[in-house]
Formats: sequence, structure tokens, C-alpha cells
Amino acid sequence: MATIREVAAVAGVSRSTVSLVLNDSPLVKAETREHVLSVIKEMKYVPNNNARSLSNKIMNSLGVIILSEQGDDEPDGFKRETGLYSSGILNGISDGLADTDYSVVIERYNVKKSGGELPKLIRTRRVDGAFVIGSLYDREFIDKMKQSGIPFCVVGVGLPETEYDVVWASPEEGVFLSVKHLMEEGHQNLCLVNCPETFISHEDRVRGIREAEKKLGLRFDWNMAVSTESNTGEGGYQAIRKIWESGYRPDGIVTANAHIALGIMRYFHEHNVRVPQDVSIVAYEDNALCDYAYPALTAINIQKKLCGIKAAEVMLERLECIGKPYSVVKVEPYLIKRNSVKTRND
Amino acid sequence: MATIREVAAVAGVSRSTVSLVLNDSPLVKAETREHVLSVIKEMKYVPNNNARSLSNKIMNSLGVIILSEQGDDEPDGFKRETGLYSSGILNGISDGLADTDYSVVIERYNVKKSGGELPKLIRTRRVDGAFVIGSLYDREFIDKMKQSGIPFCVVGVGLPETEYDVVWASPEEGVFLSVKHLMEEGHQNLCLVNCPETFISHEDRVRGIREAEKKLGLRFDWNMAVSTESNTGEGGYQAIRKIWESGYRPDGIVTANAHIALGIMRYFHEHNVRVPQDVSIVAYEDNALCDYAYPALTAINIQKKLCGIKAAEVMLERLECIGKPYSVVKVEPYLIKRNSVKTRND
DNA sequence: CTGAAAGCGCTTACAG
DNA sequence: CTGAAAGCGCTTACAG
Repeated sequence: MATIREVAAVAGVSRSTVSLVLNDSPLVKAETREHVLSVIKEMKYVPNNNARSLSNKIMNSLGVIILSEQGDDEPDGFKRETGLYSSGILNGISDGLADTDYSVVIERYNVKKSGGELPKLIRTRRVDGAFVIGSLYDREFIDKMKQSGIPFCVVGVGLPETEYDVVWASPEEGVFLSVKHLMEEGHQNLCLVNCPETFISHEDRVRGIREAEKKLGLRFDWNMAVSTESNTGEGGYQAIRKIWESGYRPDGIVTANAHIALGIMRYFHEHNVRVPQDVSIVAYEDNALCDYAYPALTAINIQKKLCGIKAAEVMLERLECIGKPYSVVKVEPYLIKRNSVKTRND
Repeated sequence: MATIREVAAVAGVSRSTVSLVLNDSPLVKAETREHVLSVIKEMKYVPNNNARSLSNKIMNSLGVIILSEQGDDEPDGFKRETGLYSSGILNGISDGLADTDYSVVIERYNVKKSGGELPKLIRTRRVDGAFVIGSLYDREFIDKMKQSGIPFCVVGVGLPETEYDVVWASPEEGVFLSVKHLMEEGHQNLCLVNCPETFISHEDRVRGIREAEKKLGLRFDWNMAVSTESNTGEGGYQAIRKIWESGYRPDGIVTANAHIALGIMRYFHEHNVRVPQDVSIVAYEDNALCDYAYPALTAINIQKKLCGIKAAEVMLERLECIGKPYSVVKVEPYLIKRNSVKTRND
């Protein structure tokens, strides 16, 4: 590998000059710059990032901390969670950073198992900033992250905060959109299968229903709001069983995610309830599961990739100006119609 | 941040000594080591990785190159591919490296769009080694990677080679296992819905059938082997349509992936063919889609996470001993029974 | 077993 | 606009 020294030698300038053109300094005459650049290209010179970082304290790396849960991807059947969630966001971040000099380094991190230690990425200060993906964090984690002094952006989930950057899609709006669609297609007797109460988004969804009551004139029977034990197919299956066995017969169901929706579908399959003829379903967090289900699930798409791209933008701005006020950018969810909602024409 | 200098000062030793204990050198007296270690802990000293790398040429980073395709995750419905593939492997790699000092940096890379340029990770020499995930590579890419001098390991797919390390699950074995299961459950009239012919695994699957002919006495009608246009639901749908419209009526179908299997299921749903009563299906690359399908798909699980873990091991060994012969480790696929295959008891 | 010294390849005031 | 020099925080022969 060529060094800056050699480049300087063949270009007939000092190392400083090469360094200045490398760093787009305005101090270099255009002519000189062009010349140096051509030599660099010719020699296929690429600066040593370690030397650079050592001297300027910029790592040129951004971390992605993927909050994971115990047994995240164990193959334990219908109950399992999947790694679907983070990949769209990760792709977005990666794409959003593709034209920069930042490399993206990932770390899976389990808040509960961490014993209070921050992710290695942060502790060893290998990154200039970090993205936090996933909802499995708590106050304490956030506090420690702040103490680290490394800027971070929470993406995909979370509540609007003012103590850090966040890019998210609001479950409240997702629920609202779901209800709106169901009502427009003539449904009146809705049911909400919410996530477990322990999740921060639980309340957010309840607000979505309230909004619909207010703005759309929804008449909602709160006995029709249930929470799952877990965000899984099994969770959805059991939740709808409770509803069904209690004798309730909603004509439209709003769910908290795709797995839950599929669990509900399974219950219906087994009990000869037809979707969408007898009951309609809207899923949340549209993904391949919705697409490939039968019937294909009408779903709220929360634009995960776009969330990632926006997060990259927010981070880049943050690094540009470390003291600027925190951003809260909302990414609008949209509804994608497939075949799990009975329409007025059906 | 404390530096090695300060640690040395409070420990009352020279910087070299601190460095030596940092690097587990046997040159340091046990007593001294303990003392230095305790000071390090107390001061919460963490070595500057850039300084370290600058001097010893070790990056302490491993790259994951995720081969992606144009429009990888565009939301264009039933035809789309998903990011499901790489995440299991990525998790495995990440876990396999969790107890080391390596950080893992990812880069999405499109061979076709690269214009012959290697991934930035490689060009800028930011990593000590790289994992290559995905089947979208060609001879030229491999050659260039080899020229870079950075060791790499192809994981998840590929053919046994001797010019680089590879960790993979053999589609041949997957097909063989599928056929074996179907035959054991009394199926005789099998159909293979293979991937597009352009994929390297296409031939491998054909070999799987041949093996079954030889070892299991399968009688296979080669008119019942079709290839999809793409590895998608749409691909599977169209492929089985061709078969069905030709009048063939297999009693068991072996597929090249889960999306294809689900496309086939959709065709059957629409044509009132019952799974598994009328025809059985075995999917490949078990994932959440199989689990949540209705009926849940019996599938070949290729242990992606394990592939990742093994790849991490292979890489660690490679870095330990750069000249050792290339490894080809096969990860055994296994069949997971769900409800898409009619059993003898049914 | 330990210390003094050179060197890794950059950046960045500072002089000119 | 350009060059000489110090410094970033480590590692690694080399002496001792």
C-alpha cells in the first residue's frame, strides 16, 4: 500500500499538501489539487484510516446496536420471533450511508443480559455515533448512552422524546389508518388485538382508537380491546380465542403486528371463520409474511427502509453540528390493500 | 480517556510493560501483570484501537459483505424478495465473534452494479477478513477478492471449492432429505420445482434427485422437474401452473425455497387443491414464512445461524494461520415436520 | 523480566 | 498557497 509520503514524492509536493487535498481543504490551489488527485488515482492510493483517526479523533464509523432478546431466533416453532424487524431498517441505514466515508458496524446487544455494561462498540469508542434499533430498551440504558457522550439515534420505535434523536413510525397512526380503512369499507364492530401491555407502544395504540372515536365517529366497545401475551402467532391465536369464546363477533380486527395477525388467521382457519367474508383483518408492520399469507394480508407498512435512511440523515446532521436540538422525525405509515379486508363491493 | 502512558504512570511501570500485558505477552511477571490489570480496571482504561492498528497492522474488524440485488426489498408485492436470507447468518457470525475483540462491519454490495470495484471495506482495507453472504457472485468477483489478499469466507451457499473457505448447506442434501421424507410417507409421484437454471444451486438439486433414484429407488419422471423464472412466490405460482395445466398430478412436491412453496400453495388454494390431502409440499430454507403459513409448511432447515457461527470459527482459524488449506465445512440440513405433508396415518 | 526509542501514517497548527 | 515539525497512542525490536 502506498503512503501519503510516496504520493507526495511522486506529485512533487509536501505531505501536508496531499493531506489538505485529501481533506478538501480550500487552502490548496485548484491546479495543485488536480495534479495531486491524479497521482492519487494513478497510484491507487487509499489513506490509512487508522492513522487518520488517530490524529483527528474521527473514527469514520457508525454503530448499529440491534437490541435483541434472549432466544431471539431459536427455531421453536409458531411461537418464535424473527429477525425480520431490523433488516429493513439496517438496509436503510446502510444505503443512507453508502455515499459517505462512514462504515457501519453492528452489534447485537441484550439490555437485560448486559449487566449494565454498554455495548462494546460504545465502550471501546470505536464509533462516532450509533443507531439503536428495537424497542427493548429502558431509561437506564438511555441514560448510560447519554453519559458516553457518543451521539445516538433511536430508530423504528419509541416515543417522541427530546433527549435524543429519534426516527419512528407511530403505532397510533397505524391503528388510526387501520380503523379508517375498515370503517370506509363498512365495518362497524371493531376489535383491537394489541401487543403486551408492557410495551411502550401499547398505550400508543389505545390512543389510535381514541383518535378514531373522536375524528371518525368510531363507536368502540372496549371489551373488544385485548392484549397478547407476546408478539407472536401464539399470542394472536390465544388473544382471539379469548374474544371468540366470550361470544364477541367483531367484523374487523386491528392487530399490533403481522405475527399476531397470522396467529389470528390460524385460529379462524381452524374454526371455519372465513377471512375476509366473515371478518376482516388489518396487520401492522407489513412484511413478506403479509404478502405471502393466504389470503394476503392488508397491512400497515411502516416504511422501515425509509426509517433507516432518515436516521442516517439525522445522524449525519448531528455529527455536523453536535449541539443542535434533537430531531424527532416521524415516518408516515401507509396502508397497503391486499385481500384480508372485505370491501363494500364484495 | 486515559492513555497507556497514564496507566503506566500510576502503575509505576513503563509503557512497554503495559502494552505487553495488554497483549498477553508471557514476558511479564505474573505479579506485575496482576497489578497492571488492576490499575487498568480501576482507571477504566481502554486501549485506542486506531493507535494499536496503526502500529501492528491488525484492524480488529471483520467485514460482512451482503450480496444484494437491484430492488432487493422494494415493496412490489408477491413477487418481491426479502431480506430474510442474510439475517440468520449475520446473527450467527455476530454471535460467533461476540467473545473476540473483532467488531463486525457490514456492507451491502451489488456485484453487477459495482463496475468491477471491490467493496469499499476491502478497497480501504478496513478489515482483516470478510464473510461473503449470498449467491449473487461470479468468478470475476472471487478472483478480485483473492487478489486483494484479504482472506474471505463464503457462507450459506456456493459449491465446494478449494480456493477459499466456504461454509454451506448443500441443496443436494436438502432435496435428498425432502424426497426421503415424502417417500417414507408413501408418496411416489414426485415433482421438483427448482430455482432458475442460472443459479449454481440448480444443478445441485438435480443431483439430489439423482441420488434419491440411486439410493432410495425413487422413480422420477423428469417431466416433473421444472424451474422457476425467479425465486419468488410468483415464480412458484407460474411453475406449478405449468405442471398442473399439462395434466401432471404429483402427490408430492419438492421446492427450492419457501417463497416458491408459498406461491405453489396459493395456486392450490385458488384451484381447490388441498394441501396436504391432495398433494404434499416440502419447502426449503425453513423460516418464519413456513411456520406461519397455513397449513404450516414442512421444510428443510439449513441452520443459517449455525452456518454463521461455523463461518466465524473458520475465519478465526484462518487468521490464526493464514497459510492453512482452505476449509469446506458443510452444515447438515434437517427436516422439520409441520403440516404440509400427508403422513401414512392421515 | 523491564525500559528507552523508533516507528506506524496520518493531521494540524505554525512559519513562511 | 506550501513545507517542516510535532503529535496522535500504541507496538516492537533492542538493550540491559
